[in-house]
Amino acid sequence: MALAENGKLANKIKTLQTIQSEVESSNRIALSVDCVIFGFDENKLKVLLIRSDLKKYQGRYSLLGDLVYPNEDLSAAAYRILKQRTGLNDLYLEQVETFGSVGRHPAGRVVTVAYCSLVNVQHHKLRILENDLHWHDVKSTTELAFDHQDIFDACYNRLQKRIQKHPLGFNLLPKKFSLRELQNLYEAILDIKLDRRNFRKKFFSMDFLIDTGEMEQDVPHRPGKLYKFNYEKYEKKKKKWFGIDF
Amino acid sequence: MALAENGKLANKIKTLQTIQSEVESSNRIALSVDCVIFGFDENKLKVLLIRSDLKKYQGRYSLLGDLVYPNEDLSAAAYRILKQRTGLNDLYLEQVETFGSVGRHPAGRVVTVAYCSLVNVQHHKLRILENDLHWHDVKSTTELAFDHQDIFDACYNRLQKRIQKHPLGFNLLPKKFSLRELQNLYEAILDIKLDRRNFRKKFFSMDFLIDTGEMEQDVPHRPGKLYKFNYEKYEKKKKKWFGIDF
DNA sequence: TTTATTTGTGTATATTTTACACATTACGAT
DNA sequence: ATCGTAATGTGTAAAATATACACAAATAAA
Repeated sequence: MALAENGKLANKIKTLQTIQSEVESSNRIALSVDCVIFGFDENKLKVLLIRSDLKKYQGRYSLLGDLVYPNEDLSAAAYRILKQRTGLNDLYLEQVETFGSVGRHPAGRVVTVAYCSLVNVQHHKLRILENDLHWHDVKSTTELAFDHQDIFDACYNRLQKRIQKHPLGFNLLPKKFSLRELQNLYEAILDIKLDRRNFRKKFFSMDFLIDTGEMEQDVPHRPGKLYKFNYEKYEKKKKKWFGIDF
Repeated sequence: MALAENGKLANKIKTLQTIQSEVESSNRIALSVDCVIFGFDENKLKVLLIRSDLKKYQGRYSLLGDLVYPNEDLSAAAYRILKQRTGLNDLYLEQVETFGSVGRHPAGRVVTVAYCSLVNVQHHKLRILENDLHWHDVKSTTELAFDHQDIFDACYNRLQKRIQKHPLGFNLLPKKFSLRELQNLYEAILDIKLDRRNFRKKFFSMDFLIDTGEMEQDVPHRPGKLYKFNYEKYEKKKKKWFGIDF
């Protein structure tokens, strides 16, 4: 980043001191992260929301976020929020987009970096006592506080695109899952119906699933086989070229 | 963004004033944008670089960037830089990623939002007098200042992925172009060779090219037809489903 | 034992991708 | 004008992939 070119087309060499003063003086902005935390439960895609505690947005829900600390990396701030809200470390986390419209926050200029995270809803206990923190059905739209609807849309769109070409979805499932669960997940995220036989054929032909030898338990019908995803094999054999196609 | 949850799991409603003071008090950070500006010239992919005027990085090149003004949207800051350096408005611009490691800038905490831009090198006059602003060949690696190599890599990777599924490339070409120019562009960006007949077949079958009826001029061989890209038709008929494939 | 439900499987067809060669056109040199 | 050079423009056969589609087997519940 070329702070030194600040405004005018400067040609001289600047010292670190000059730039430090530029950085420290005027142009400082509050920075936050907001997390779109997806879960998958009862064959529905969910997002973790909390009641906005800002008077202006009373009654509306908002994403989970916080200001970034002065000595904190952006992703560290996102992981801090995830840990705080879900109790989990090591979640899938991907930066999606930064939102910085001048008027986006009523308290002044706050630029926010949006992250998308995927969690297995089995693996955690929410502290749902506070401010109505809850898993919200993605298909039942609520008007979110701030520009959080835009942020959510950006993250959901990204998820829909990305899940088609990358093995993200498994983060939303138990380690061992049936093909039906996997297909339900894809259908929920993409909001489409898929042909069951072709779906199976596709995943088997990609050859990244490991048959665990175990079967589903406690299902009220013929139980299916349980699989794990083979991340090592994926890393070795993943496609590099998907072809030109608009 | 849920500033109100700052730190503790607050449960009470906060007033705007409370939050304003949080925003204004401590956690402010300098914010910049950096632009990875791509061009295409003599069948090579280029990036616009400038000599770093920071003593610490003397001799190295850096991307074009600047601090974001307090009342300026992020994309507005990026467009400002583009206008300043290329003289052009209305360039292709896409936000790519935000870089905010605590130690990334020697002058203190500076978080930067990276943008990728595509320009037709015919259409502008660079003000190349200043600080050795120049089109740098993407394949001849220079060690860039700051974390600009990471930023560049992120933008280049994004471009390589995106050009395969979206009609971006045309921003790097004249409005009217031959299929050979288009193929050269794809080969340069993706750094691969493509079969000429299949490349043509692919683009013709997508059916987004308009035959202008004109031919190349001043080529030392049989001239090719010139085409335009049909953005309207693309918007109507673009693919929504590319299939599950890793 | 019967019923309801879901798993697991294969094939035929259509579509897409890939590999590959030769005649045509224009320019430039002689 | 002729010839050499270099790139354009075009089609087909084979392989790979995607799609549509139906029935027997396994289990739980009644």
